[in-house]
Parts: sequence; C-alpha cells; structure tokens
Amino acid sequence: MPELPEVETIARGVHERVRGDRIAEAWFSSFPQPFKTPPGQQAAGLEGRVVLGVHREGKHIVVELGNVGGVPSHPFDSAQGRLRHKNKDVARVGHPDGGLGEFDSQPEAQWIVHLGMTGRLLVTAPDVPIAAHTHARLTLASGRELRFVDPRRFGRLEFRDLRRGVGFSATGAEPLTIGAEAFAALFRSRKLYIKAALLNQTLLTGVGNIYADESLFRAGIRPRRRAGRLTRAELERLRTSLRGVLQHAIRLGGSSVSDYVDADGVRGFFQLEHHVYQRTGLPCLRCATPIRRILVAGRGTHYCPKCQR
DNA sequence: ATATGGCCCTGGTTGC
DNA sequence: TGCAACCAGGGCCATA
Repeated sequence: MPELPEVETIARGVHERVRGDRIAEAWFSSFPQPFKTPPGQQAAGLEGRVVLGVHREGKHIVVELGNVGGVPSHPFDSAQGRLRHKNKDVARVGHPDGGLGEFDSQPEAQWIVHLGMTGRLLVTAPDVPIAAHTHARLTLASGRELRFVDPRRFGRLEFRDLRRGVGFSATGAEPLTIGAEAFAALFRSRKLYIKAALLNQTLLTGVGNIYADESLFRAGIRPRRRAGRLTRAELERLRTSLRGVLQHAIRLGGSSVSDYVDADGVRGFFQLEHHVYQRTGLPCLRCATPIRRILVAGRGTHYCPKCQR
C-alpha cells in the first residue's frame, strides 16, 4: 500500500528514468475504473508530449508535460537507453542536477497517477512481458515503456491540460514540512479519533494506515484519543514522530507489505522495522506487552496498550 | 460543516 | 486437500 514514502521513491525513480523522454504512443485498457479522464482524452493529450519532470504531491505522482512540438532539453539517446536505464549514474549524465530541479520549459499539461492500494508505475524495456492488470502503456521515444499496473483498480489516472484548467494540488498539508502551529490547528476542536484524522487527506496529505499507526506508537498516543483533546505537547510529539518515520522510510526507499515495486519493476522490499503495524499479538518492542488490534474508521489499527495512552 | 459507513476490486489467507 | 468465504484498505459518495 503505497503511502508518502513509497510514492516519493517511485516519483524520484521515474523522474530519473524518463525525464526528457518523449511519449510516442499511449495505450489504455478498456476498464472504466482507473480513469478520472476518459482514456481517449488521456491518449490524445499524452502523445507527442515531453516529460519535463516527475514529482510527488501527497500520494499522487504528477508527471509534468511539455509542448508537443518542442525539443526536449535532454534528448534521450535511444542507443544508450538501456545502459542508462540500468545504471543510475549513467542516467545522470544528461541531467547535471540529477534531482528534482527546475523545469527547462513551462509545463503545458500534467498526467496524474494515484497508485491506490496495489498500483505500480514501471519503466521497462519494450520486450518485458506485459503483466496482468496493465491499464496503461506509454511508449517512449527512447524505446522504453512507462506502464501502469493495478490489479485491484483502486488507482486513478488523470490528465490535465494546463492551458484550459488549473494544475493538480493536494488537498491537505504536507506532513514533512508543516510547522508546529499549523499542525496543532489542523486538529483543534475536532471530535474524530486521532487515527482517523491522520488518515483524512484533506487535513494531512500522504499519510496512510502504516505510518498513522507507526507515528502514533512513536508518539505514545492511543489511536482512539479524540483529535481535539490532545495536548499541545502530544501534538508536537506526533508531528515530529510522523515526520521522522516518513523521512526514515524515504531513506530506506519506501516500505510496504506486499505491493510496492519500484520504478524499475524490481521489488523494493525494504520493509521498515514496523513497531506495531501488523504485529498483532506480538510483543511490543519497547515493553513486551502484546500488540493489540482494533478497528478505527474501518481500518485495521495496531497499538501497544501500555506504551500508548 | 463534520463525521461515519458502504462500496469498489482482486489476491492472499483462513476455515471448514 | 480443496474450495469458498473472508479480509485487506484509499478515496469517493451518500447519509446522519
């Protein structure tokens, strides 16, 4: 289940691999489920456009696209495509910044990918077999393909023409950068459980079930505390715990239980050392009390009854 | 306005 | 052993 750290890792990986490449052809499956924009409209908007960059907003991957007729700032050498594809250092040769630097031209459109529960965004060689539940295939000028695979179809694909509308922006605050004052204000006088509040994407964006449970454990707060009843000190512990666990997971390259696959299609199974998540009945790593599992906001919720008050 | 619960989906796990 | 029922949950929508 991709949350902020997994999506960040995937966005960075895709950025490094496809920046400067051109979308030659776009194919979409006939399932209606994953498409916020009709597939035909997405294909028409994507074909011919240049990928200026890829970044994360909340749990969304935003692909910034340049104009149809333009020349890519860093044209991809198709003969070297595979070599670059397999070696990150080589891939950086054409991109001195090597990261999420400024665009070289103004984005005209965006392709927005939400991975849902089981979505994967892969950069592959064209001869890699098509996985089951592949819903999108973008053939790139370099010869490689950008594929979207999603068995459960909880993911979403959207195309935005920036000349006709506004760009994508996440609904909630970024947990990595939000300050103490703004964080406390999010929960003030709210009656819902703090666990439910952390999952609410209109308050904070990017936090899912794993990091909600883990940050509450690290902050020593029970998931069924009412959000508005937390003290200022508890909120500050929660903010720093959340930021810390997210940053840690990003450093590890994202963590997940079963569905995370990195942009290369290589299983990036960097399972974070979860303290409570899916450790029901196992001893708490801090005090050895068995971890308890309850249901909050329809989600499995794990906590230590002794460490969390 | 705020909060809750049902629904969409398939694959892996559980239980008989 | 085999098969069916069950469970997982992010986001959206209807409802209270």
